Amino acid sequence: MKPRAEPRRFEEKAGRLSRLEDICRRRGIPLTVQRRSVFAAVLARSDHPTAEQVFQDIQAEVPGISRTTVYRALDTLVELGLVRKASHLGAAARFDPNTERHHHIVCRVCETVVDLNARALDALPVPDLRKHGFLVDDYSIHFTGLCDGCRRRGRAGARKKKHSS
Amino acid sequence: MKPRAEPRRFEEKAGRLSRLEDICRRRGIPLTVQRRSVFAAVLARSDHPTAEQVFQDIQAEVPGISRTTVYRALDTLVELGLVRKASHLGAAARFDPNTERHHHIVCRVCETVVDLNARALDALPVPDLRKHGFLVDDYSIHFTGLCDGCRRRGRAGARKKKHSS
DNA sequence: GTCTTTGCAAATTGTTTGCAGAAAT
DNA sequence: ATTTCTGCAAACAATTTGCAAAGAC
Repeated sequence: MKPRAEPRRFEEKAGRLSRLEDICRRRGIPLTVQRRSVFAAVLARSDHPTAEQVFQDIQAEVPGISRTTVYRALDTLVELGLVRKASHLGAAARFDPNTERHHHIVCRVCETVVDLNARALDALPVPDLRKHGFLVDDYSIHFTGLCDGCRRRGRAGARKKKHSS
Repeated sequence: MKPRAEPRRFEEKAGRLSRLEDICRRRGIPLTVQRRSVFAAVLARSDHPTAEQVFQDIQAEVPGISRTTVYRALDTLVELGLVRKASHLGAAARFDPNTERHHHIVCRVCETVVDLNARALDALPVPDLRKHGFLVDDYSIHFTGLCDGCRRRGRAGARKKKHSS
């Protein structure tokens, strides 16, 4: 299996790294070795790494780095809009008694999840991904936005609430 | 705000509870008070509760119940196909450097995530959910299936691997 | 009666926080 | 020089595991 050249991605990576520099400068945020390395590490893999994986990947490059720093750097990158958390509804698993195909609307701020049943969305052409080695059998659309409460509260009161009972 | 009657849901709930009984009997799995209550608790809420929330909700009904049992009962219900875990890629948060609209293919077994860029899927009619009090601004489709490796290994070797490096 | 489940306590895993010293601007 | 970051250790949160006693069939 010969390694495919990916010039686009490669250049893009450099570009995105320099965007980090720009943003930091503009915002007066110190651009530390650690932050740059964490960002580079996330850019370097296409499998949506966990904090732990990033930590492992950087060890060699930034010998004494701590997990804590990786967590903080990732947070910062998310705040700066350079990285996203892959659809993750918080740390706790959530259980859904609806086993039919349906979709979810999630509030970006408080992480409330509401079910959406919309027939029009239930018959998308499921892409054939056998070339990717994938056998797809179902899907679910994840709409993101702001719920009523969080919109009203606005940025100000945007406390990240623990899911209320 | 008067409580809306929801006869459909109500009946459905009873039906689903008796389905739990059937399945347990059929499989020779003891139907315990705890399991029934956990299932009832999940059915009773429409907000995709966490294990902790279920635990809280049952306290009154099953006084001495332990968290451990709630976790185990939820696992069982998922195995029996009566409940699903709402799109949750494992306990650890995952970071994605791709901030554009794109979609994900997730292996149901090993939880590997692969990006999918498919222009055809990037322009779905975003439903107007203002009536639900929601202001939707983006979405992402979450395709689920089996990756190459897990398909080949089949049920047998379907160990839940820690995301490999 | 047999076999599975439950509850407890302790262990794991993922993530956050407080604080003193180090680095970036 | 000032302000923000980093690393450490400890705290926290979510979940899992081993084992003896209790419960379902």
